[in-house]
Amino acid sequence: MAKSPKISASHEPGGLIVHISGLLPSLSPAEQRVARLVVADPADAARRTITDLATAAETSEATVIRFCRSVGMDGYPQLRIRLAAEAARRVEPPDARVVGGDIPPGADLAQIIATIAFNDARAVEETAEQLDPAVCEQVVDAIAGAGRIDVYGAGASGFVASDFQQKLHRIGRTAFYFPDVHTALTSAALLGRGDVAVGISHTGTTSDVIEVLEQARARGAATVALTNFPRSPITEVADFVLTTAARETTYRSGAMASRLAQLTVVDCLFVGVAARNRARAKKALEVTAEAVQSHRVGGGRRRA
Amino acid sequence: MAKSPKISASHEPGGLIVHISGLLPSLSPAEQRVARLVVADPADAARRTITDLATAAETSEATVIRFCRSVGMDGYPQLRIRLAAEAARRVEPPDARVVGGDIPPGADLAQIIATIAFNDARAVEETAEQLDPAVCEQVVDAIAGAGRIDVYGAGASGFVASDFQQKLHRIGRTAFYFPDVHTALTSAALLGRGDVAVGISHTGTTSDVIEVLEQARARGAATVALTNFPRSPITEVADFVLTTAARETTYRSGAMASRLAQLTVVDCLFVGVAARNRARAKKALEVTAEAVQSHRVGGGRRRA
DNA sequence: CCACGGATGAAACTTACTTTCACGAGGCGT
DNA sequence: ACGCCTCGTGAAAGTAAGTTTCATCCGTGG
Repeated sequence: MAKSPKISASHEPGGLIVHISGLLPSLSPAEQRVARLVVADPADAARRTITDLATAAETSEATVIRFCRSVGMDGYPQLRIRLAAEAARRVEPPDARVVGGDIPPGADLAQIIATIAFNDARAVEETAEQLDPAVCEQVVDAIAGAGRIDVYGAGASGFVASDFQQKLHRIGRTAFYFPDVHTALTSAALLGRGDVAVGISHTGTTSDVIEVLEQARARGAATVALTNFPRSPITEVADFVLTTAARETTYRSGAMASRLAQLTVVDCLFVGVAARNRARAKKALEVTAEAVQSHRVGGGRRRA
Repeated sequence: MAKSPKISASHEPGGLIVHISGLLPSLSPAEQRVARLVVADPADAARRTITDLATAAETSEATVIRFCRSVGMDGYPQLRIRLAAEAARRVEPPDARVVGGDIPPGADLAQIIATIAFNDARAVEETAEQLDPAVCEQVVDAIAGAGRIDVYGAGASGFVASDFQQKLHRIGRTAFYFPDVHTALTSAALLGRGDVAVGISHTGTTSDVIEVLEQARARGAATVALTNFPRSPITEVADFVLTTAARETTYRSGAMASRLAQLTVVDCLFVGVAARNRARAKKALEVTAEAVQSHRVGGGRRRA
C-alpha cells in the first residue's frame, strides 16, 4: 500500500468520483470512510462543512484533510467545489423530452414548459446552423444600401415582419410594414431598383405575401423570402431565400417555434446591417432609447 | 432588518447566473460590481476566496456577503458551491468571447449568426428553467377561467403582447391588445373581478404598462406581469410575476433575446390554457386554420 | 520486551467567513 | 436652505471553518 502520495493531482479530467473510488482501497480505513461518503453522494458532501463530514465519517477533520490530499486536492474547499461541479454535471439525463412533436395529453405544466423550451431552442439553433452566411451577406448588403425597405408578412409572420421593420427603423433605415394587403400592394408598386422587399411566410404559401413580393420584384426591387420551406411558392418570386428550420409538424405547435426561428434570422440581419455602420447605428439606438426614457420609472436601480 | 428580501431563494433550480443577472439592476452599485464578476466568470468566482473576490470587485467582504444574501444564498460558501455546479453544467459556448455580451466589431456574418443563435437559444432555455410552474399554473387557471383578458405591452414587448392576444383569441378566449395607452386605460377601467390583465415589459419600468396594470388591478382584475427583472416596479402592481431570463446587458443587443424569452413564456401559457380544454381548443384552431386556407397557394402541399 | 512506523484525533493555529458598527452621501420633508 | 432620516459602505471585531502540529495509540518485527 502506498504511503498517501498525491495521486495524479492535476489530471483526472474524466471523473473525480471515479478517481476517488479507484484509489479507495489504497486509503487508510478512516479515509476510506470519508471516501465512501463522498462517492455515495457527492452533492451532499459538497454541502457539508469539514467538521460535519468528519463527524459523519466518524473521524476527525484532520483525516478529512488527509483524504483531500490523498486524492490530489489542495484542501477541503477545493474538494467541495470539485464535488459540486461533478455532481452538477452528472445530473443531466435529458429526460424523455418530446422532440419536435406534440405535447402529450396528460402533460403537466412543467413538462409543457420543458418541451416547448426544448423545441424552441432547437429551432433557433438549427436555423442558425443551416443559414447560409453568403446569402445573408447579400441580403445585408442589399438592405444596407437600400433606398427603402418594405417588409411583408401575414398572421403570425406579420408580427415578425413588423418587428423587423421597427428594428430597421430604429437604426435609421427607411422601412415599412403594412398589416393590410392593399396598402402593401400599393407600396410595392412604388418600389424600384435599389429598394428591397422582404416577404415572411412560414409555410411559404401565403398568397398575399407572395403576390406583394411578386409586385415588388416586377418593379425592380430586390426580393427576399424568409420561409421554413425552401421549395415553397414564395421562393419563386424571391431573389434571395432565407430559411428557418422549425420542424413543427402539427398545426398546433404551429406558429410557435417558427416565430422564434424567424426572429432569430431577423436579428442576424439586423445586427449585420447595424454592423455596416456601427457608429451611425449606435447613435440612432441611443437617440431612440433616450426618446422613450421619460416613459420609464425608476431610471436606474430598481427596488422591491 | 429584512432589508433585502430573498427573492425566490428556493426557486432558481437551473439558473443561478440567470437569476443573478435578473436581479442585477436591483442591487446596489458595490454589489453590482460583485455580480458582474460572478456572472462574467462563475467558475473563476467559485475558485476565489471571499477576500479575493471582494478585492477584485474593489469592495469589502461585507458587501460580498450582502450580495450573497441579496441573491438568496445563505452565505459565501453556498454561493461558491452553487457557482461551481452552475459552471460545470454550462456547455462551452461555440466561440468563447461572445457569450451574453456584445458582438465584436470585426465579426463576420457567420460569427454574428452563431453568437445571436447561441444567446437566443440560451435565453429560451434559461427562461424555461427558472419559470415557476406553480405560478404558471395559477396564471393559466386565471386565464382559462377569465371572462376577458387584456394584454398590455409597449414597444418591442408590444409585439409579444399582440402575439399573445392573437393566440388566445384563436383558441376562443376573449382577449384584447391595445397599441395605444389611452385605449388600453379605457379598457382596463372596464375590467372587473374574474378578468385578467397581462402586462409585458422587459425592463419592468415601462410606465404606460404599469399604469394600465394598476388600473386593471384597482378594478379587481387579476394582474400578471412578464418581465426580465423580478424586482422591477411592474412587479408591485402584479398578482403574479413571471420572469424571463435574457441576460443581455447592452442596449444594443437590446430587445433581441428578451423577445424570444417572452414568446417562450407566452407559448407555455398558451399551451397550458389550450390544454385545459383540448377538444375546444383543437376545434377552434382547426376552424381558424381553415379560415385562412383560401389565402394559401398550393393547398398546403409542399415539396421539401 | 522494546523500538518503530504509520494511523489517528485533540488541540493549537491560521485563515476564511460573518456580524456589528459608525461614518458619510443623498434624498425628503419642513 | 436646513436638519433629519435612510441607505450603502467598509473597518474592525467576532465567530466559524479549515489546517497544522503533535502526542498517543496500536500493531509489527527485532
